[in-house]
Amino acid sequence: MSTCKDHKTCVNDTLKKVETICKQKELKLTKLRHRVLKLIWKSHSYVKAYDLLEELKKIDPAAKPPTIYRTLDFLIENGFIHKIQSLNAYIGCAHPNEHKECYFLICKKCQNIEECCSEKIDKVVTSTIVKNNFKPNQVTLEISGVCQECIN
Amino acid sequence: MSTCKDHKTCVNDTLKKVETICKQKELKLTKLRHRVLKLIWKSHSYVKAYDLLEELKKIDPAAKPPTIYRTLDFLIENGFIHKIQSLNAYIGCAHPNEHKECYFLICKKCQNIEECCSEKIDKVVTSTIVKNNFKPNQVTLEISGVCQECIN
DNA sequence: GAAACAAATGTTATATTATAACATAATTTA
DNA sequence: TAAATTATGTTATAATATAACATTTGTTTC
Repeated sequence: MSTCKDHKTCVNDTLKKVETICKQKELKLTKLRHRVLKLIWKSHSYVKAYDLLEELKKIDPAAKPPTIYRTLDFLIENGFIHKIQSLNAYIGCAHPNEHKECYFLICKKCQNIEECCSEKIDKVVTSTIVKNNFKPNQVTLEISGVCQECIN
Repeated sequence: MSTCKDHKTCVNDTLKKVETICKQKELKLTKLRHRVLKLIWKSHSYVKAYDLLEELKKIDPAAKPPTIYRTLDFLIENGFIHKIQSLNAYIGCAHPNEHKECYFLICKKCQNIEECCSEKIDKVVTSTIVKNNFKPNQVTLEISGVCQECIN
């Protein structure tokens, strides 16, 4: 599964992107939110909320579940991370602010998740929704399986 | 949202279909499993596991969480119900044994869920998966919003 | 700069969702 | 019928998430 060549750069770039977006939109990327986002970006795998909490506790021993869940809420609402519904897990958004719908290829072996966008899928989904006279609000498309690299 | 004209018939037909499939496949549709499936089919809305447990307790007071979760597992594995990942909820399968992939239109207002199949969506998803050299195992496609009837 | 307000975080408690592990009962197979 | 398998019963607890209220921090208005 393609992740990145140099993860340090990858993370820094993403964080800077988010920082810029927050400035533009006047969103408060507080110390806590920044910390948590950075922790989420530690890898291209998904993170579970309570694992994240344990990580955060190392820097901020007073952290408690609401600390994490509120921060996750902020990050999700503003499109900086995604919740993977089929795993109850969270993952950094690869293209913050650049797209609306996306789907996920979740490798059960290496636990990496690839975030994909596909106009084709968007279109088909939209047209099916229209056909049903449905007013969509949130689309969840998650494909679980084994990635290219783990097949062998 | 289209559900059915006569729900009693709707449920009976579905249960019979499941019974037939179980006979064919030599699956054990025990009393418990039959009961739970019937409870799930009480409506076209989704059910939460613990609500189901409360319902089951009315007939079988000794029922406990594992009773429900094990039964749900059986019903899911054999394609008689689906888990709605974005809601942690369960719903009867409208076309047991007739299809593999399907997607869900989830109305946030009336809580009804329409199970849909679309060759178009299947094809696009498959082709995107192929392009990524991904070996899929489970596809989750859930669209949350407001249905035709609730828009007005 | 102080008062008033709003937003974010801290804190306690608890709700909700799900499973592990082992015991017993029922069913199937040898 | 004994042995093995499958299903269910039972106890305990793990994992995920939120409600409710207190405090702190930041922002706006005067």
